[in-house]
Amino acid sequence: MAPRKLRSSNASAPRLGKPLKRAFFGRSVHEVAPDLIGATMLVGGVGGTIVEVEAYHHTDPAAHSYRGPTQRNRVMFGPPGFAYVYRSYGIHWCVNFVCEEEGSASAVLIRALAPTHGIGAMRRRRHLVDVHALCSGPGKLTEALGITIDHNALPLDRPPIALHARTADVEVATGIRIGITKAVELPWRYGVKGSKFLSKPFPK
DNA sequence: GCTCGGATTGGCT
DNA sequence: GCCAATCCGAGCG
Repeated sequence: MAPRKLRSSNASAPRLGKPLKRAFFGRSVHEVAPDLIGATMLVGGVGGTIVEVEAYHHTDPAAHSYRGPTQRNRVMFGPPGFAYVYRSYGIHWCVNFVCEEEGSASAVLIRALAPTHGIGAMRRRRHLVDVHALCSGPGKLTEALGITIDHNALPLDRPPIALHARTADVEVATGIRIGITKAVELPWRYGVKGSKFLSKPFPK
């Protein structure tokens, strides 16, 4: 039989679900966060399946918006459906999706992806071969997808950003958030328990 | 205007 | 497990 033609970089990519519109984000951050698990995030056609996120609510002392608007966090106080990008530890970029309604200043931090699209591009940007470590942390995935402050305030439903709903049911685990020192006990981390692409495993 | 520390990562002990 | 890298917002004076 004739050999099947191999697709070079997207061979493991699942069929994409329907595009997520801006209205998807106009809900409670605790509804949006679990609904993002299993969705596909692409920037310039490069990305993968979201496997780990964290919710940050404006009433939450760990949220950047907790003390009101600043130059850095002003996008969080705008309408839902936009990207909030900030610099972490002076070195890395982290990306959030603004949720709820204008002024509620709540967002979901994207923490890890299972790479599916443009894995070669991600490996080049990360100078890394192991696919499991390409996007296994909030600073890693922004480097892999080429996200910088230039992406701050961009709409989530327009190029270069594209989000697609998940196409299969996923069991979403919850746990305490990673790396924070305030409100450490809130179980606002959501993800795929047992995934090899997490920043850290969910406890048993 | 100065100091402190963070929604992190990777390298070294 | 420990720690440096490196920027900027927050808190205080």
